[in-house]
Amino acid sequence: MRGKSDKTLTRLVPVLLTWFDQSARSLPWRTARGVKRDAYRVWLSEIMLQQTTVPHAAPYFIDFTTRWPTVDHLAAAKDEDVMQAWAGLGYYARARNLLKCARDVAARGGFPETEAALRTLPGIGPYTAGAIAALAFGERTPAVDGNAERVFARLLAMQEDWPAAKKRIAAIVRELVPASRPGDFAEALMDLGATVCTPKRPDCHVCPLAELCLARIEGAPEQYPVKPEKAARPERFGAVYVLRRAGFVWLVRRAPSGLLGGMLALPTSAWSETSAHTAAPLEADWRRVGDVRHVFTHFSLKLDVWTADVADADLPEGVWADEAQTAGLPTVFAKAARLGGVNVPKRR
DNA sequence: AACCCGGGGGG
DNA sequence: CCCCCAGGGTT
Repeated sequence: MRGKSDKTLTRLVPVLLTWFDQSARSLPWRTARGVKRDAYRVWLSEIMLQQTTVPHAAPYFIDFTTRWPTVDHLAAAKDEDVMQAWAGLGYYARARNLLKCARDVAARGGFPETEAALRTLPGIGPYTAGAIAALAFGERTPAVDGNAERVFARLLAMQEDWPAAKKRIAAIVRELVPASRPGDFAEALMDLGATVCTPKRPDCHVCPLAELCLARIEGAPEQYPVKPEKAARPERFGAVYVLRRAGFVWLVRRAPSGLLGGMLALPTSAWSETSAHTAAPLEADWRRVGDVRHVFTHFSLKLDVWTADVADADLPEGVWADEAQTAGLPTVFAKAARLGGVNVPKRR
């Protein structure tokens, strides 16, 4: 049915696994070859790695597994402790779903062991369900992430539009997963994509699949995958307030959903097309000390930073936080707090 | 299917 | 400066 590509695809599996045996990365959530993987650690690492690079996620993984060694420990954790520990990793809905999922799993006595059942848990989508099932439970199920998609788009020199290509790749990989080593196959594709078949400058002369790769044969593998243009990123403006009192700073808790949902924050104005200093948490001798810029997924933000020192204050909501607590601020607020004279501890 | 949701490092 | 990364949830 796939004609010419059949041969390529059949040869791919053993070649890739042999390469993996020699070239696998050593990562904090991995085990020695042949050692059973722990579902909790697989799950936690996969959630942290969603849209997040390995070097950025790794220290968080070590921190979490040290503080909460099992899913039962994590399920029993306080929400605010988990949100603080997640600060700086981004996509904070992941942390909220992480806790929900941990509590669901603890309540039912452990992780479900099939792709289909895993898929029903909060924060676990098609990719993560396949990854956990394959890695932790040895199910013959695919784990197609951005790396695997790029590898296959090049291998088959896929010309169709990207949504169609992704669909075809998912179907192909589902057929290819070897029953003997489904988890190793998943990790092998990730490693190949991360270390050899990289987005901009694929290193084809060390690639175990070079002989099979149609994009390499064409001569310009970096032209794949063919992705649609993305929309321009608009800019928004606002004001952020650093209110200090004898070594403490005033922090508020953001609404439970939406941007930076549930996170500790500095008070801000609304963010709009223009900047306005109209939302200070109280009347004080405010001074503007500069601005911070931050890029979110779908817009850029510039916040004017205002500071004031008070002896006492009566505020409707929020907390006077010491410097240790400011380590739990998302990056945009950590930047603003530092500019406002607060000594925000470096996380790691 | 389209849109929402962070942050960082590499080129 | 631009790129995109071990994606999922919501509508």
